[in-house]
Amino acid sequence: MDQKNSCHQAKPAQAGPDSRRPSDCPARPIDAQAIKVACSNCNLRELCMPVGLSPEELERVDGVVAARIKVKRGSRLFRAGEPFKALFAIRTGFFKTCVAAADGRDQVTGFQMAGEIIGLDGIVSDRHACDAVALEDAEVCVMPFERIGELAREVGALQHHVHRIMSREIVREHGVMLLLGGMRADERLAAFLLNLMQRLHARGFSRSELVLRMTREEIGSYLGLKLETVSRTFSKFAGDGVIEVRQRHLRILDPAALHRIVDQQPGHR
Amino acid sequence: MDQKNSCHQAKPAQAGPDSRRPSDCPARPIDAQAIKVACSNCNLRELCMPVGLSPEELERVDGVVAARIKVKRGSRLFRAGEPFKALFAIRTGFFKTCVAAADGRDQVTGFQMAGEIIGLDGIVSDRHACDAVALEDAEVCVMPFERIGELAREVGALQHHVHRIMSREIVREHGVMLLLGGMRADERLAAFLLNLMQRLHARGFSRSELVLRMTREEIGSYLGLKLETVSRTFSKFAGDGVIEVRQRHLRILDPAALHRIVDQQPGHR
DNA sequence: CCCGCAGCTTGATCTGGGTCAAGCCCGGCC
DNA sequence: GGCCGGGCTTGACCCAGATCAAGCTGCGGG
Repeated sequence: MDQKNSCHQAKPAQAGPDSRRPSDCPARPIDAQAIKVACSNCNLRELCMPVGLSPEELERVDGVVAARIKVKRGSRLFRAGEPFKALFAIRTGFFKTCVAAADGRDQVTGFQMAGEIIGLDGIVSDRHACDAVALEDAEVCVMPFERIGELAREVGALQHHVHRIMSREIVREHGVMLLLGGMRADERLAAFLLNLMQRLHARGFSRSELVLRMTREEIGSYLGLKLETVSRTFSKFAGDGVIEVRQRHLRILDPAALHRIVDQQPGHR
Repeated sequence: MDQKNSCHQAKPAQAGPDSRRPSDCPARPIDAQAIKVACSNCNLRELCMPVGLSPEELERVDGVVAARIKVKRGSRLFRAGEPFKALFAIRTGFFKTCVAAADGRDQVTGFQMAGEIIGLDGIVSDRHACDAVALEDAEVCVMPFERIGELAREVGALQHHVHRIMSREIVREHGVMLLLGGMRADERLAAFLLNLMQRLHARGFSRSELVLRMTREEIGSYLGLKLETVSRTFSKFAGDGVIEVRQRHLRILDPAALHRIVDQQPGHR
């Protein structure tokens, strides 16, 4: 591992007045095999950018992808503070995004998988507002934001799709706020697992088995818990026969129980 | 008060498959005095929708505002589950937005003031995803989303502005996640106060005095704290000479102290 | 094959903030 | 003017989860 993916003890990356380095993931020249870049024959089409387009529109939308780049596990696709130029669609792999407070602590703001778009937070200030770290070797489509804008002006469906994607992110974050604001540890973890499973299932993976791409500490950061609590809660779920845990390999034995945990309303008020 | 603004003990408004009632804030026919609807001579122009446009563009953008409506204190501009048709720009007044979990608990996701846009979360599913409650009598500009889309296709600057607004909301929510995820009560409240002050100051209000539009309970919901904790923390700040509290009237005596509290890093890790 | 170490588990203890309870304050209404 | 009720404060106590600590485990590299 060339470089620790130490989002955790990160120093104020935010502060940098300008991007010192162009990230540890330079946009290497488009690989030879990446020439046939085309959304129109991408199997993630349904999940990702364009949807419900006429054939000729679809062809035009192919043009938003300027390149595909590979990102190695542990390296960053972009860092907070770097100039924002493009959105990225994940083709393969798994990312986390995290923000760093001035004082050094940081917070995982989300985990992203194939078909999802990252970089939206960079639009407002023309600088990325978080780090995007690959949790496994990944490949992403680079979509220059300029070009998205141009095309969206011509293809109404694309414009609406962009709005929908951003709106979806806002709604997702509402959900996280609900979770962080009022739920207890077991509820948070159950909600997290259900969400992961649902997204994986939408991508054709098993409804009952998954391999976590992130550490307990990263889960904890996302859920506002310490890693020990995440670990203990996993153990509790396992003890109750709700899941089976072996390292990062999970099996959901009783999804209904997880649902019950999430919308249990304990003594709450 | 005709109607309790009981976002708190709200029942699953979300669940409704269709909007039963059209909100308790019907879009009353445009008042006579509201005829001269025009962004071009609105003093919130800088904060709100259009920015940096040529005169003729500005004139066209005036067209996005279909109407202005008044919302009485305590009533809802929209509810979760209602069909989404328009974004709203706040002209005067103060709102909270809140989401309700299935089990009845709810969470304030934000407080919005003049010049800010609400309703963005409705785009993704064509239904509002939260409730917007006026915390004081308010007036909002109704901007049919359809129309925004059309105009954005023609006026590039407007398109970009819409993207920026949505991106800003995403970044704001990152900040809230940071706050909810890892900060302690006094840090949360200090950050909250600083944010409020900053936004009020941008609107020409005093940098040191403000009147809270929301209850302790609403602040607590937003910050993931109980109202007692909010109250105690206010008292602590007051005892330390950082602020002065009399009911909802606050005076910031030592803003620097608040900043210190926010990026103090206790033992935190 | 063994070593080293990052990641994970589990136990013991501590504590910030939640919970419960009792009153106070103040504005609106009769 | 007095009453009523929502909102706020404050105190006493408690508990979920943080913190501290001690291993364990399994993988990657020499």
